[in-house]
Amino acid sequence: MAYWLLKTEPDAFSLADLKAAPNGTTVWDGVRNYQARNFIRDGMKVGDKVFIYHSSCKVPAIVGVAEIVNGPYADPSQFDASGDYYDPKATAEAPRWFSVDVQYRETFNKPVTLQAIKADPAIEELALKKSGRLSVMPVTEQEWQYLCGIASK
DNA sequence: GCCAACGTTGGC
DNA sequence: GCCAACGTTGGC
Repeated sequence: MAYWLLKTEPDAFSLADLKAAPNGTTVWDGVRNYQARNFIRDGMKVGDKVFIYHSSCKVPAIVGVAEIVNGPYADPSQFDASGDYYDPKATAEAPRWFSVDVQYRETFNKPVTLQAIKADPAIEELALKKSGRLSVMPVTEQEWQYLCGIASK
């Protein structure tokens, strides 16, 4: 099993929205960055755990946990000509973008804020700290355990 | 295949 | 809303 971090803008789709969704499950679509795409397509497996991170908001933070319950599979939004994520170069035979289904697991009582992550010398290697713009990134088991520990304090 | 221009992300 | 960082595009 692997660990990941997924960013979302809570104004558009929050962890609370995921919790309230049917079965607490949603398709994680609209990722349009190749590095992020490669993590989804080549790395993600059913059963992997993911941190949900709220970005572009008052207090950017890791706010809880979800789990991958389906996929990866071709992101359906790339074929929707009327949608914002349409990609005219993508075909069913050669899809360009990929999705997984994620299911709600947990909301942290104490979210791990970006401020705390940046200030913590023990979290030197977390990708969130280094490459701020990536929307899908791997998390090591050590980082996962450490961050869960902070969130439960 | 280089690189300048451009667009997007996301913290502040 | 500003702007730095950085990914993508397209001319050459």
